[in-house]
Amino acid sequence: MSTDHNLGRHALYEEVAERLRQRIFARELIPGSWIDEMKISQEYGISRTPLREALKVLATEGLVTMKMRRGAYVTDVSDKDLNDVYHLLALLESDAAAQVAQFARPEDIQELQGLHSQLKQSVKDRSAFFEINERFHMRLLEIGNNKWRTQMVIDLRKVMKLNRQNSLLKSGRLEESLLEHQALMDALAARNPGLSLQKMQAHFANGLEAATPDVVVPVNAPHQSVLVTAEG
Amino acid sequence: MSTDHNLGRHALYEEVAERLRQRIFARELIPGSWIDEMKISQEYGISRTPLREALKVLATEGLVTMKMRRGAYVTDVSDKDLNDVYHLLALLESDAAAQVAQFARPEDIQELQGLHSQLKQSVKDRSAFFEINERFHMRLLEIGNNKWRTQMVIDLRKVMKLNRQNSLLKSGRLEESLLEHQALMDALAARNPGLSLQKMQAHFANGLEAATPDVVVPVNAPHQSVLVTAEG
DNA sequence: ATTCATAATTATGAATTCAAAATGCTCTTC
DNA sequence: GAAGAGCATTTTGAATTCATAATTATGAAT
Repeated sequence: MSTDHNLGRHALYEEVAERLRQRIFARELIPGSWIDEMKISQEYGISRTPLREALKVLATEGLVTMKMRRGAYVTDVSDKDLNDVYHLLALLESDAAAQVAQFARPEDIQELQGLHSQLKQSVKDRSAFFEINERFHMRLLEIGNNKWRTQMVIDLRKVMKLNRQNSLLKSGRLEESLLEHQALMDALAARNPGLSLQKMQAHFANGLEAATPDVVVPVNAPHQSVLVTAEG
Repeated sequence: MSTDHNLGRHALYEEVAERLRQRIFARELIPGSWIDEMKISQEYGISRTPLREALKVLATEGLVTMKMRRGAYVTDVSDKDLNDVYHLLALLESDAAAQVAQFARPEDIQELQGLHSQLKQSVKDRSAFFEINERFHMRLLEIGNNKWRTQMVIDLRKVMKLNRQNSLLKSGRLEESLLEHQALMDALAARNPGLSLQKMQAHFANGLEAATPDVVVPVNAPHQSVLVTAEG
């Protein structure tokens, strides 16, 4: 009866999708478990229609699995899945780093350096570090100027969050991470695409900041620079 | 009133999504144009509900754009978008090739060689060549054994099809393409990941088989193009 | 004739209703 | 006591209905 679900600038089904994502990430909705449409729609004070639309969106994102004639289930992501997704994140973000090194405007590089400075200063505060780090990565993606790649990374990061038991980040690891960031930043500032790519790869290979311990693994590093060099 | 839309294994909204994809690829639904829900639901003899679900799926796939309070539009993909998507396809498929070279079972390599043989034989028949080529690429993806990457490639290929005016494939280009395939196949058979990656990259750099003529190579240079200083 | 305000129409977004499939629950039978 | 048929309940999938935002059409005033 509470008909006060006023409009934001987002569609209702999108709002619902986002709320569900959060609940999935928070493990309030357990992987593999059935999603009770009626229960949730009542909880949110909405009808099943927009909820079901949201579920179908989440299904195409890979967070939810639809079973014919028996509803929606929270996707159960295996260790191998996490591995695979992590591998792709490394691939895509490294690619973005190379592009940024090549094509970014000077002020974009400066902005990244600004974020990096903030990162340095927040090395004592884990959550701040984490948050700024996320901003850095996202900003780099945006500067990379390929909205499809950016969207893919966003989606993949959602899947990673899905099964991240504990965003472990050993205090030691945090400092290492900063050093890797520094190396990346230098490569970007030097406008060296190949090196930037390598540094980002290394950053991921070392487990980034928020990886599960054993899924990080090999990330085929042996490959040399993937990028077609612009010099040629 | 034809209420015979009962079919087994796929959900109705999925069937509808697929029919819409085809119509979009076929240019029957023009990029940028508004999608008339009522018209289409009547055409299909269904209600708006499953149609709208399908539209939201297509939206997350990138084929359709939802505008708040004004419905769904066929996504208009710019030349830059095509460029960006093509770049990502090259990145992902090259990565897959490297993985296949590393981890595939012998029988998988053999299967690919079988497909490659078929490709050779169908060099006279454009449509057959095209179809087998698609099978080869998809099979390689699957053997690559990363369902997230596979799904991303599938989605990106859909976007490519969106604005492929004419799947041009000059007869000359077709033979070149075969040579590139041969080189790739050799690298895979030699179990050389780096080389496989390179060959796939080269294959894409040369325009694959079904690329638009001018959007292929000259990666974006939108910004004040910063000249890449030779490796420091 | 042009512009602005207002009424009529149309289309979207969401709730509600309805049909049918899946589940489970009881009661019978052996 | 176990197995299974048949009925009741639950739940999904889809159609229909409803409210409101957006668009178009109409008409008055300058």
